Amino acid sequence: MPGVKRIRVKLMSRYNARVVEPKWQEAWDSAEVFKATRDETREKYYVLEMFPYPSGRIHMGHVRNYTMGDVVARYKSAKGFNVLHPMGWDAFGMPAENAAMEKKVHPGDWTYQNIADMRAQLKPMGLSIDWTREFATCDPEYYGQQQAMFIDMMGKDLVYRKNAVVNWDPVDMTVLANEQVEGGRGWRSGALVERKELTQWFFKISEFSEDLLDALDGLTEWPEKVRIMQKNWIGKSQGLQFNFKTLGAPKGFEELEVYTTRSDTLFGASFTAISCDHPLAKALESDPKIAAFNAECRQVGATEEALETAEKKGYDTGIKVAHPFEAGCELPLYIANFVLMGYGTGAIFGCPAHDQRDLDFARKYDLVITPVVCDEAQDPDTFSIGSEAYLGDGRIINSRFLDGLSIEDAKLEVNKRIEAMGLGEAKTNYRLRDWGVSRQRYWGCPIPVVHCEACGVVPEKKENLPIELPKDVSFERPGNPLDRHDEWRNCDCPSCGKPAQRETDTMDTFVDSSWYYARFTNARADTPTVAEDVAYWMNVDQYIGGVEHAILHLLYSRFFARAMNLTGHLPKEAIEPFNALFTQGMVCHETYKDPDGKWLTPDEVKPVSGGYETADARPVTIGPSIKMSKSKKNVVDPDDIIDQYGADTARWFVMSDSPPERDVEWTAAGADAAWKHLQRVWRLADEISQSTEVDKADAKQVKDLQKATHRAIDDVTSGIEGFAFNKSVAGLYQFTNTLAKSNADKATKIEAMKVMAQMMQPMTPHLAEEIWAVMGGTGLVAQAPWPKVDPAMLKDDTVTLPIQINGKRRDEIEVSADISKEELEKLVMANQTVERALDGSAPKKLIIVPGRIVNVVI
RNA sequence: GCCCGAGUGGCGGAAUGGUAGACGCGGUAGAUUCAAAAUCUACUGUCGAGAGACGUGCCGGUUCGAGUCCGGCCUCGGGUACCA
Repeated sequence: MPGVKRIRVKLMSRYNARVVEPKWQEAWDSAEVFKATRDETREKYYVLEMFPYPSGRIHMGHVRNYTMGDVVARYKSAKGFNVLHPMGWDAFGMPAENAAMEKKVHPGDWTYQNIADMRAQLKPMGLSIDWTREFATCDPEYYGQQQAMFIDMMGKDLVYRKNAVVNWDPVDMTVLANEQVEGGRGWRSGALVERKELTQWFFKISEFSEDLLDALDGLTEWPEKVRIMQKNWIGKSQGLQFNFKTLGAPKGFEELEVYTTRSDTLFGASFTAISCDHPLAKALESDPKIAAFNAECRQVGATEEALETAEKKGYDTGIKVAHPFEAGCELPLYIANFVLMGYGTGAIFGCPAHDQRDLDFARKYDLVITPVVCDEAQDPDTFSIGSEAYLGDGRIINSRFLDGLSIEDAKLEVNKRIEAMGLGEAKTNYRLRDWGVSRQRYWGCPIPVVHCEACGVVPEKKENLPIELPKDVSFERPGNPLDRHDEWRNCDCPSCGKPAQRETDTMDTFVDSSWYYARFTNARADTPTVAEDVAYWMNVDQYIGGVEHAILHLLYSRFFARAMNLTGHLPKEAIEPFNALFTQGMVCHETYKDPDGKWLTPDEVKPVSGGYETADARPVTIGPSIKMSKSKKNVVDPDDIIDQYGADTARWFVMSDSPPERDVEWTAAGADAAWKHLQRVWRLADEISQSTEVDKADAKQVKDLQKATHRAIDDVTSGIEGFAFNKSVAGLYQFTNTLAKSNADKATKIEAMKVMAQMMQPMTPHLAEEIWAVMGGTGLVAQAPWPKVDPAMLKDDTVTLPIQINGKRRDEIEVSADISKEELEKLVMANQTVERALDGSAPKKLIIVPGRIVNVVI
């Protein structure tokens, strides 16, 4: 009965992700398909996505990030590599302490619960992760090894203490993160934030400035933009460091040491300026006006952004400095809020004509503006500076013995003379500062040192590690609970055994994430790393994560790998830990507000004609599409998508459309389209397997489908290799269309569908397994080799060439692919459109790009 | 402020300096259906009746030919050293 058959086909063609996905996940688990085992006979491939902070819920950004890594991992595995693809948790940090304060839960309990929740959300995605290597950075087994390395680094003189400023909330009596300072005030107390000096721990990253800079050139598989950002961050500059003689300065400040990269402009100097944190500025604070000005400067936030965007202000100290080359020329000395103590010497000379900031300052305080570099196209006698400083190239003017020289020659001449006068020397400077790792917080890795009255600061004995965080702490009061936990604090000195006190600072969480990649190579070892494992698995072959980590996390990791090498925890070959880096974009969504201006989540609004309205039919304002965030409520929980459509649909959607490096827009329509396509592929597979048609082998149809199959292999492969997953997806759509329309015989279609399953496997692994099984594939498609492309199948016999006339497309001709240039020329000249355009005359020029285009210039 | 990106149809986006808009969404028409959903087929940058003209954020340049290269802007996003 036809009706019966019809119903049966319909039932068969339903693809039920809810049943199919767990089934294949169990199959992979029981076959331990993703367990990575060291095997020196096989070539390894290490794929790593930046591990997540356990906020409690995964979001679409995670889904996208981990799907990308999974596609690479599964693809490389199919290519025959021994793949390592681990997962862990960046588990220390501020949010756990905030939760402790708000919800009265212990930061550890909160964090481990979040990890459990997120793991439960990630597992259904079917990621090819070796979960046996999972760890959290807040596990004592992990941070204890980090403490051991800290001690080793102390032994190699890579760690030291010095004073540095923090944001201090005078009401809450606590240190604030930059993020917790809003408009110069503490986010909770609302008090004006002060800058306070504390003795803090530092890593000597700046000693590696030159190496970290040089080695960037070798990171050829990193995005150019990231290398440029790091280069600028390190900020190497060639300059001159020299002394001005001061007039009227307090005792001990007879000289003022400045650093400049523009020594050629010394004759254009009209003032000098120091930071409010400069020792001289502090020495002058006995003058209440200066003390007040310095205090005002220190009110400006500690961030570079706050300093640079603040209005430029100065205070004339009345002190003068003598120009080294111009007898009798005296320059005023200002304290200025835009001079940074952390860079150079904390003192500068200002040349307003050739520096915009100095010019603004000079205009404000009515200082002399003498141009000393003249644009070659201008007359030196009339060259003057308006509202913009002249930053271009040119000849030196108004500078006595430098007149007529180029900028470069003038710099050399000034440097030579200053050195000869014994006033200073040419010096290379770096913008990169040492890495302050002290945090006055509980939820971090304790710094494993002890303060002893007799012995000073001593490292803990390694056998006492890990120094674990005490469990019994309270967050009733602001500040660091470790400071007031006497039982934990009091200890015996590891050196003399007398009563002493533990350091209560914990480490910056960037330390935790600076070596986790190495720990994954042997996550349970009782040393930080194991030589054989790091030798085999390092480096990370492909690292994937957000571009927001382009500088800090990646630079710190590069430094830490060097430090680990010096302390014997990583081989020399691994000092650049990430061979290839890919930075992905964010996931965005529209924002919605009700008439009261309250943010609404996407499922609180329902579509009506021309827009959206609330559940109680009030109009909804649609805002811009921005990065998904809890505060704007524009979040789509991946759980819902996975529940509704299955993991494959979520994976397929985040891989399609947008190029991975760009931000992606989540739309419900797009998810639905992804689901429809997967259903369609499944139906197609089902139809093919059930078709009973007798083979009517039309040779051309067979050949066409085979060619399309190889074209698809080529497209999908180059898409994955080039991190253009959206193009791989487009190739698979195209291939599906071709296959659906094909009249080739069943055997050819089955072959094509098996290749389809192999190619879809990295993106939609569950559906791929199901299709593979239905098509009679052997074993798991997750373990099947990647299909090989036959280059002969990619060639076409004929090619369509566009004909341009004066660069504009006017016609096209179909010619054989291996046509000679002469023959083609003849065909072009005989073309009607060309003949009409030429109207009897000869073309000026005929440009033929073989296989591409013909351009007739008239 | 400074450093680094990005801007292409109604929408997401393709395009080794060589046919701008692949592929998908949406839309229109048709097939199927008692009807709908689902599915399938065709069309779909804008203007224009048409020939054709215009078109890749803006202004200028290089080139036989520019989304692509160069110079100058605008807007949006990321980072800015204690968010991770």
